[in-house]
Amino acid sequence: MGRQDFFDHGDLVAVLTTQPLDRLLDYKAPEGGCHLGAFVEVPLGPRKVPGVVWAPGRGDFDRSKIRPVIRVLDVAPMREEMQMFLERAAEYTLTPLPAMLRLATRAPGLGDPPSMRKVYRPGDSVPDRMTDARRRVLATLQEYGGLSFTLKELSNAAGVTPSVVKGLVKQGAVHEEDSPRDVPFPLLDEERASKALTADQAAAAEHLRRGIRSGTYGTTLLRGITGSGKTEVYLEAVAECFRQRQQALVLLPEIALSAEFIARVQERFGAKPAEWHSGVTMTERRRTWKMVGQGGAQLVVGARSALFLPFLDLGLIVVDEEHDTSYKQEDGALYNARDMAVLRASICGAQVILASATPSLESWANAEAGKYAKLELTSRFGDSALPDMRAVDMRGADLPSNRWISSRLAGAVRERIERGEQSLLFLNRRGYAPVTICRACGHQIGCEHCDARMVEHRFLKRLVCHQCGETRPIPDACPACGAEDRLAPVGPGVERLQEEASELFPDARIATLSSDLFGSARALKARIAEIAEGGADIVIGTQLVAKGHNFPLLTLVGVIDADLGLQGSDLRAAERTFQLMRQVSGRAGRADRPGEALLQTYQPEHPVIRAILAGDEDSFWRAEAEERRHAGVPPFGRMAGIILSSPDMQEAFDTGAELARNEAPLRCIGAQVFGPAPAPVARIRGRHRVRLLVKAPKGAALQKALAAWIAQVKPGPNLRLTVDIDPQSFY
DNA sequence: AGCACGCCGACT
DNA sequence: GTCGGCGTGCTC
Repeated sequence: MGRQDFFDHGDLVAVLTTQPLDRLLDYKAPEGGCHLGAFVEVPLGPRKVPGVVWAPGRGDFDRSKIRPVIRVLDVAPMREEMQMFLERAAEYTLTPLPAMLRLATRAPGLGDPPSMRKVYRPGDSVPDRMTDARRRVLATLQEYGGLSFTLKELSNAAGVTPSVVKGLVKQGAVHEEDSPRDVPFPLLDEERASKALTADQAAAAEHLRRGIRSGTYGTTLLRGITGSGKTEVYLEAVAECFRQRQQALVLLPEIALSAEFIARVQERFGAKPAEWHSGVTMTERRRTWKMVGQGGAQLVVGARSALFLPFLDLGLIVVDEEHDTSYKQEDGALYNARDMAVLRASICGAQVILASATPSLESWANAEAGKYAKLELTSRFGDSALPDMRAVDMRGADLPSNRWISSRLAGAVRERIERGEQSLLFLNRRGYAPVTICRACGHQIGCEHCDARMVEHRFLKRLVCHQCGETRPIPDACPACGAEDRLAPVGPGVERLQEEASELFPDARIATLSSDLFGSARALKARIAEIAEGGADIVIGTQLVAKGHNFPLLTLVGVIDADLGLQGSDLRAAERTFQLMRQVSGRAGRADRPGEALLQTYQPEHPVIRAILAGDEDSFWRAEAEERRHAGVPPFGRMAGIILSSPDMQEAFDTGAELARNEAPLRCIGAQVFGPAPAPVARIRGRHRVRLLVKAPKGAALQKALAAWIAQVKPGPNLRLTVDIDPQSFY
């Protein structure tokens, strides 16, 4: 290797810390030296901070002021490819490198000595007095041979109290010893029999396996409608990864999906994988972080932050539901996990599988352009057909003003109830009513901290702001004019839809699935399982139900307001509506019963509605791509958003205007600036937000120009400036 | 990010 | 006179 990777005691090393400094600091290597990439603790002013030995020291600082590294942490050094990944990700997202390093060190107690616990195994002497309880303990130990138990495990398995075990330890009949808590995850057996694959699936699986065997970077867009066996197919790529003694990472957009996925991993490989998301305990996180770094975890299933785990030899990253917008979020840094997965894989020579029934336009365009390979799974498992999709033209439905279920849809639901089948009524609006209006003065109740309207939640008996989470009791009198009892809910939410459904179908069992009705992912999961087994006749739900759950008895999907999301000038609204409806329609008839989908709409001629009904995805993508190409927006041009937020609206606007005036660094790469304008969400938690949009030609060096541009203003203490490369919405 | 230093207003 | 506001700048 061309790089020096060990430094002797006293050598100068340049350390990257997690503190927001804009450069590396030189330190002296500690006694015993240290490796390049070593995780260390260094003195910084009066404090000790964690860091990583990033490069040889530069030696351009007063030698007498250079202090030594305090200690090297007992974890494997960061690999060169990880350093490169963090640097490139920082560059791409215009995030300071220390913030990137924080993402890569988010395991608790990294510097702590290995955590130990007491375990018990058979001893060599016989207890002086044998009792029934003692016999059971010894028998248990005998039965499981070399396995060691914790005190709790052993006493539970033997059906005795812990004191019986302790007594045997005193006698020497049972051995007590310390054993590390961070132990490898159980081996996953790739040679266990997999589910029988259809010819289609087998061919796709073979293609993916070849990719893994190539040992090089490559991205494949795996397209398949719901129930087409996407998961089975990519698990074969995971299996191939194991055969190559490499590790795999599967990213899921929602924790709620991980339990179901883990069950499938267990079925396929005979054991559970490591898990990485916000719901995992601290000790388990530390174990996963360490085991991933020393090869004791073959497969990690996790949220986007799992991309920053220190894999030893990563062969595959699967991004499931790759189109999901939750892959792009602020968590220390603003990045899109799909793009970062491709970046990481391209650096370490791994394969990426982007799996979706309804890919993002970016991925679709990359596949069309030949940058990604493309695999399509068309036939559904068990040969059941796509649902029969029809529009219900609401212009002729003649519904009373506070009714949303058309007679056509109601009739279809009634049929299912009679046949003992299930119906899903889909409405992407939580709560009871999205707007509360005063009949006396026309005032609409809004949030005091944001510019959003308060949504009535009858279940909670409160008004809730969906922007900032602020809640308040439902008032009796209008806050604007004081008129009593004149406040009226306007428009439907799932809670109100449930009310209507109960009146229409008084004898049906109705279940409402909305994230705010459940305290935990576990409770939600349990309810979903119950419903899937026939615990309800009608399911009413929000977006939540569109994400990959299987309901075998479901044969009808009614989309209450298919137009939601079509309006507005957000270029991605059409794409999202299309994906959502395709997915939700994909629910119907997953098992062997034929399905039907009814889309209630006021615009049956709209191209999106027509594309959905025709089942012709490619014509939708092509039309949409053409519009984007014409507008010069992603993926046919580059965009960035600049959000300026401050408690003082004027300050945010003034800084925005100043940036807009000084756009010379952008003009020289052919980029344009739009704004400042109020951001899509103009106020969050009392902070006013102003947004600028930058549009650049496809090949432009956007990040460099942006950095030079924003360096011209120095945000004051109240003003925050965030750069959003490839924003999700751009209007 | 912290934490120091430092330079102006209202108090013992 | 001095306590303390938080603006500016440094940390190897």
